[in-house]
Amino acid sequence: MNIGEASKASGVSSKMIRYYEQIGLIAPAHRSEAQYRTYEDTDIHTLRFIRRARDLGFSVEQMKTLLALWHDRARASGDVKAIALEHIAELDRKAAAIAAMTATLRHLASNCHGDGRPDCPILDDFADAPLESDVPEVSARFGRANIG
Amino acid sequence: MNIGEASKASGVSSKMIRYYEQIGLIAPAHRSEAQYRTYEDTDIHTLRFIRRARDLGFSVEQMKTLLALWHDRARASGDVKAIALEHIAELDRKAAAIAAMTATLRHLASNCHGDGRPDCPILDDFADAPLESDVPEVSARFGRANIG
DNA sequence: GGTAGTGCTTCCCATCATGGGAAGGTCAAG
DNA sequence: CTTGACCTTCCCATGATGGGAAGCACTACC
Repeated sequence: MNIGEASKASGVSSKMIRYYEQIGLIAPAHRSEAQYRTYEDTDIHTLRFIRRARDLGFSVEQMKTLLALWHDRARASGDVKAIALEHIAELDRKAAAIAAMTATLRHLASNCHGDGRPDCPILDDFADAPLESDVPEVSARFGRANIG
Repeated sequence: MNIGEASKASGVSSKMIRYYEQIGLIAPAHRSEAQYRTYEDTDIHTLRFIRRARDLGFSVEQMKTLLALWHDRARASGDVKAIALEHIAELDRKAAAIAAMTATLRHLASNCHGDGRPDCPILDDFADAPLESDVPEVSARFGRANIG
């Protein structure tokens, strides 16, 4: 199987397959005489594993660990679960940050007429809100936070 | 005021102030004889505006528009509100994507013993789950989606 | 007047995962 | 044998941010 077919079969783009090989997430593919990368069913299986983990938001580094655990028949399921739980915690943090932003924005937007008039509480807030770092209780003023 | 003081007063790092100037988000700062950037209170005001917008997750492009509207005394509040609502919608999309991931992960993790035993439903799922693109109803199997 | 230390300047590099695109070789169908 | 689809490597771009180096400016102290 060439890289194009492998891509279709796995849902991972050819670009990313080469990239994953380059950074050592996957082993270098076997090559045909013309130096074309060739893939077996087991390789596709690995790529689909990667695709699934990626869809669930795992980083390449986490996927490296997960792949190692996957290939280790004697791994402890606790090790896998720990990674998953840590990732869930990180996603929850991001979600909380986003929720804080939307809460503030919804509040501001609800007070904005949104018509032809120039006065706008949203801009007023941006212009005069205290810095996050100056506010003792972040959640006191419709909390704010960073996504990243 | 030099860039360091401006940074402290605005909550925007010196690095980012120079970057914002470079990409045209803010006007080039006035310079001292020694070519040091100097900032007035109005510049700090603008930087704090930017800081606030950034904290609420707006992109540089969106901030460009917001700054233009801010400086336009005759703007329609509807224009500002539209940007805010669009941004809220985008944040909601990201939140939904994250929620879908955590739902799947929590489901998988809850079925994983998380002890010393090797069998792990999380890895089993990664290894055998169908591709997102192959699933007709995404939400049918604990929906999945991308953050970005 | 030196000197140490801090702050400013510009310039380059790195992140993270992904894609675009060019230049050139390979393969299969007509 | 040509055409088109596919493969290869290599370089560049994204977005917002930080790190760090080399060199110049300013401040404070002796």
